[in-house]
This record gives sequence, C-alpha cells and structure tokens, in this order.
Amino acid sequence: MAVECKNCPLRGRDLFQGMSSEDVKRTQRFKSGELVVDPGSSILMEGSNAPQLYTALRGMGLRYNMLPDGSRQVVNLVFPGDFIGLQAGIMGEMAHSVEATTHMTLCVFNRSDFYDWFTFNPTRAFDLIWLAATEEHFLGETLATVGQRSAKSAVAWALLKIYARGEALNLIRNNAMPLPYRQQDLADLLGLSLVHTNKTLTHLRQSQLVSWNEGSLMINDRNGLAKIAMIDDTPAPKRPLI
Amino acid sequence: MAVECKNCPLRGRDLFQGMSSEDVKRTQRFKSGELVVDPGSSILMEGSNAPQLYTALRGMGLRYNMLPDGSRQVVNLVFPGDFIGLQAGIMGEMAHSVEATTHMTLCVFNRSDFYDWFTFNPTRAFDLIWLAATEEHFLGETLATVGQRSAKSAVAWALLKIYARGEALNLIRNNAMPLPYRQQDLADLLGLSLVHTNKTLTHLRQSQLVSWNEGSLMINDRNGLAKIAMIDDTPAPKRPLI
DNA sequence: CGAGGGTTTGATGATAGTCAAAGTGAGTGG
DNA sequence: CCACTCACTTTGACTATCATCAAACCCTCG
Repeated sequence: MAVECKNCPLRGRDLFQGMSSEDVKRTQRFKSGELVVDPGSSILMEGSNAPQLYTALRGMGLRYNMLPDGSRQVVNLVFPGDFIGLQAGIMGEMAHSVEATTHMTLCVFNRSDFYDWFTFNPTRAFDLIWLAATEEHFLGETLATVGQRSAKSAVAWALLKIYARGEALNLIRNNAMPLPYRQQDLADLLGLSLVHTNKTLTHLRQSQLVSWNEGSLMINDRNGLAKIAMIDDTPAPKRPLI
Repeated sequence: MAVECKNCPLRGRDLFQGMSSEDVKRTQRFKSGELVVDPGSSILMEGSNAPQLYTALRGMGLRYNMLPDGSRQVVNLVFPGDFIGLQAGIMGEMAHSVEATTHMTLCVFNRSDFYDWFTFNPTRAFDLIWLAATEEHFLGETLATVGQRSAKSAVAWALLKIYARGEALNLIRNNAMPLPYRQQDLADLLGLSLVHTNKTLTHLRQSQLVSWNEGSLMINDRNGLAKIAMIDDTPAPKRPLI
C-alpha cells in the first residue's frame, strides 16, 4: 500500500514548502508507484538512461562519481525528500550514480510524463529550476570545502551541514540524528583518506565538539564547530518537494 | 549600438543549439541592454540581490566563492554564451561572485521579466532546467577532480576541458586558444597552491603534452593528456543559448 | 568459532604547501 | 631612453599535511 501524496509524511517537515492541494493532486497523478530497495543496492547508474525519476521517501543514500582508477567521489548524501534523476530526466542520462545506504523507499515517476508535468505547471517548472540552482549552489560550497579547507575544517563543515539538514527534516531525537554512513563515505565526500578522516573524527570527538558513533551524530559545541568549519551556521531555506 | 539577437555572433557556434525565430524575438524583447566591464571588475557579488541577469557575449571571466579566511575557490570559468545570475534570478541572491578577467560585454536582462519569460515559454523553462542540471553535472566532475585526482592529473583535466570548450566555441586559431587567466586562477580552481600549479604546468610542458604561455593554450599530445587526466575526451553536447 | 565489514592505531613516506627570492615583461614617469 | 614599479611567473629549500601500509580490534552474523 503506497503512501498517497495527500498523506505524504514529508510535506509537514520544516524543510519543505507548503503545496497547494492542486499540486498535491497533480503530483499524485504523476506518481506511478513506489520502489523499495535494500542497503547497498544501486538506484541509478552513471550513464544509464533510466525511464524513471524518484523522490526519496524513507531512508538514506548517496550520489557519487567513479573515476577510471577506481576512486570514488561522493557528491552528496541523499535524504528523504530529495529528488533523484533530474539529470536523466533532462539530459537523457545520469552523470552520477545513486546508491542506497539504508533500506529506502522511493516514490516513482515516469519520465515520459515528466515534460508535460512541469510544462503545464509553471510553478513546478520554477520549483525544478529552484532545486537545480540550489543543488548547484551546494555543490559549489562542497567544492570550496574540498579545495580549500583543511581536513579538520572540512570534517567539521560536513558534520554541521548534515546536522542542519537533519534538523530541517525533523530527524533529531535527544540531540542526536541518525547517520548510517561509514567513515569511508565521509572520506570520499571530502577527498580525504579513510585513515585521516578517522583520525580527524577522533580528534574532534576528544575536543568535545561532535561525536558520531554507532550511526548517531551528536553536536556538543555548535559554535566551536562552526568556527572550525568557517561557516555561519544559518538554517537552510524551505525547499519545494516534488 | 548593442548587438541584436537576430545577429548574435554566438548562435552560430558549434556549441549552441539552434533557436526558433520566435525564441530569438522573445529573447530580444527580454534583453534590456548591454553592459561593458573592464578586466578585474566584479559583475555579481555573493549575497547580492542583483536586479539583473546576464549572458556573456564577449570576453572571459570567472565564478568563485570566498571563504572567511580569505581563500578563494574558483567554481567555473565564464566563457561567451554563459548565462550568469540564475541563482539570483531564482533564489533571490547569488551564492557566488562573478568577476571579469578580460574586457567583457554582457547582454542584460531584467530580473522582473524573468519569471514571465520562461513561464510563457515551456521550451525556455526546459532550457533553464537543462542548463542548471548540466552545470550541476560539471560541478560534480570538478569536485571529483579536486577531491580525487593528483595535481598532475587535475591540471591535465582542467586544460583538456578548457580546450574542448574552446573548440566548441570556435575559439581555436592555429591549434591554440586564448586563455587569459593567471596561474593563480587555475590553482584556485583546482585547490592547489600557486607554486605547485606552476611546477605541474612546467612539468606537463616539458613532457610535450600541453603548453600554456602568454595567454595561449596549445595541446600537443591530446591522447597522452587524456590518459593522465583519466577522462575520455568526448565533445560537449550542444547547449541552449539564453 | 571463524569470517567479514567496519573502526582504530602506529609507523613511514610522498605529495603538495609555505617561504623566500630572483626573473620577466609591460607600463610609467623623469 | 632609462630607471622604477608592479603583477605575474619561475625556482629552490624546507616543512607539514595527509596518504599509504600494516596490523589489531570490535561486532555482528552464519
């Protein structure tokens, strides 16, 4: 029994903008089903020409690029509410791969309906441009992190950003959010080695700034962390949900 | 005497898709003037809420982010035909700054006309999504370069990508394209120090792979370079022009 | 109990950063 | 026409951050 859009558990979260009941209905018509995947399975492959688009409904995953020599660059984490497959929908094929880290369930949309769906809803076209522009912005920040920040600063940056996203998604329980990734994933996101990432993490933990243990992220000294990360820790703006 | 869209010197270049005469006219109506800027002057500032959008018509520039500690991450180079200010147009303010490297002339569009302009032209809305998605894709590649490639490989990658863009823009003369940036700009793009970038460049030059001297980029051994860069050097797809 | 995935730790070394100074060329003014 | 400055490039010496290698540890699971 798939979730009906009108009962979508995501729409009420802080991160997301409201949606007119018209748009809810249209999205419902656009939605063609749900997909459930196991941890570790890949959802979209780079170069693939997938006939479907998704919105993450439950669970977490990651987007990444592979280089010919086998190294992996994680481009972003996938959290509930994220729209997956825009590139395939627009450019015909994916530029990166998407993989499930936990169990995930995804809302499925048919690519063939995609063009009509936003063509007849200028608001939704705007939403898509908004999402793409915001994603681009975030990638630029990530690039600045990987290119310019030291390992310590980069790890602090990433954990803060992740935590802020967790807040906006109302994932915080007892000052902690679930973060089911491996240290290797963070390392591949930041362009660091696993060992160095680990050492940086323990260093931050021992400084009483953050802890990330057993899949649970907890921030102890947010200001101190923000200082090391060199960011002003402002909450993310509300974003549209597809 | 501003260039009329119907005589736009860019539209004919290999890189760009054709445009219906309807779209040319609409773009002409959208265009509100031209802006000429000197080298070194900034076109858009991070955080600014610019009332205008631009398309680069002549000249080159760069987009960058500044970090609080003064380090700079170049996010992309700006070449003729690039659309500038989408983020300001969509999100209300710029996430990065844009600066002219050479003399530039830019087509100017009013932000107030922007929403209507694509709302009433689904094709153009599609073009915008396409551009944003492609830019996002490219940023992902850059991220993978900065995060995973060695300095040598990264420099090779950047020069190849730049050259390929020059080809698509028909900028090649005598096997060389104009590349008026400083080594510092490349260093800030790749997250390397100026000194190391310089040494890597001379190394590549002495290996007879590329040379970049006096603002002119010339590739001697494209296959060798592609091998070092770890990419298959495929031409960029045609893109829409705004 | 053994295997396997992930984390942690220590030792060693290379890539790339920093510092400093000299070289080059264009532009300026006496 | 010759200093002189200024921005950029080049080179060398030294250093540090971070990668690599290796092994131990911890847990869960079959």
